[in-house]
Amino acid sequence: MIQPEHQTTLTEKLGQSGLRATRQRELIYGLLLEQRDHPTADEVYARAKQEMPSISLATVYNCLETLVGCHLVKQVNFERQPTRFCPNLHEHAHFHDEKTGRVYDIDLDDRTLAKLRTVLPEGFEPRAVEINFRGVAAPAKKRATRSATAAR
Amino acid sequence: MIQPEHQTTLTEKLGQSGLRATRQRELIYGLLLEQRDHPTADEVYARAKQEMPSISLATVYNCLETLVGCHLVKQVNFERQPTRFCPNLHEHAHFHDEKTGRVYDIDLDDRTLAKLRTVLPEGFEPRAVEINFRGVAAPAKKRATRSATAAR
DNA sequence: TCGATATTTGGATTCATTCCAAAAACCCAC
DNA sequence: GTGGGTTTTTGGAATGAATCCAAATATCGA
Repeated sequence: MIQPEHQTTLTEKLGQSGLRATRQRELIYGLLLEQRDHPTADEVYARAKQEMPSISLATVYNCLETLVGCHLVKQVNFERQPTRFCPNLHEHAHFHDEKTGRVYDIDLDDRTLAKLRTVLPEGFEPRAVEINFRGVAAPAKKRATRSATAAR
Repeated sequence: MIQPEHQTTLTEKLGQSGLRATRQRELIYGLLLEQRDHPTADEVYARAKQEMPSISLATVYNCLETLVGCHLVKQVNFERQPTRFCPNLHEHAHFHDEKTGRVYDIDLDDRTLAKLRTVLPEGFEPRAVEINFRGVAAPAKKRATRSATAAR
């Protein structure tokens, strides 16, 4: 399931915050790494139950919150929709396809980020930026998968 | 209350969609123009009741939705917080101050927007971008009000 | 003024998320 | 290994923003 190197990362990061690497946390982190389609908590729950039928929704929420808290996972919000989760830690934007509902990761290079930062007047210290595109995506078959990763 | 030119704009824009300029819609649009602090629906409701005690929360939601629908008002979402509304129609980003909860409008020039668009691979057609900074703002007293407009 | 249509209203409902307190799992010292 | 203090998990209840609903009102053009 979860690959040894990720396993280590998980245990380390959790440990740094005095938290334990439980079976549930491993499972959920593993699921996110395995299928990087920006699932909602409910979707993660559904997937988790297949592996661990006894897991509860509350636990899924708890685990996701924990993973976000120790920077192993990021959360994405579109309008008023349920929060989605992704294990992509690179600075990246999201593209939300209005037609299909799919979410694509869009890589952001440092130059662009630096540029963007310049719109802020003096005194504004950003700790994070969130960039969400909304529109229609018709990614060129081969290309798209390289720079943008499909997701539901 | 609402200034004649805005009044006209409102009636026009509504009319274009076959909608009526009701007292409630005028009131709410006026309130948003008057106090540009990105209020939530609840806050708008509270303000509206002072002018029109009989107005209902459902109506406030309806009106806000209508105004957004005919592009007189934009909505902003931060994480899981209640939606906020602003009558600033320029393309602009938002800066959310984690300390105070205030929201600042950040002007975006066309060059920056064009630049940002270039991060999208072929085939991605954005209809809108949403840019939210999160951090701490200590706007220089005089400057800030020019380029960024304070809000709660 | 009338009638067709759009809007408002209060209350009930939805649904994602959070809270809670009890049960279970974990881990370290002995 | 065992016990005890701490963390986690769990199911169900609670929250809260937003939406839905059907009846009452308001609006607009003829």
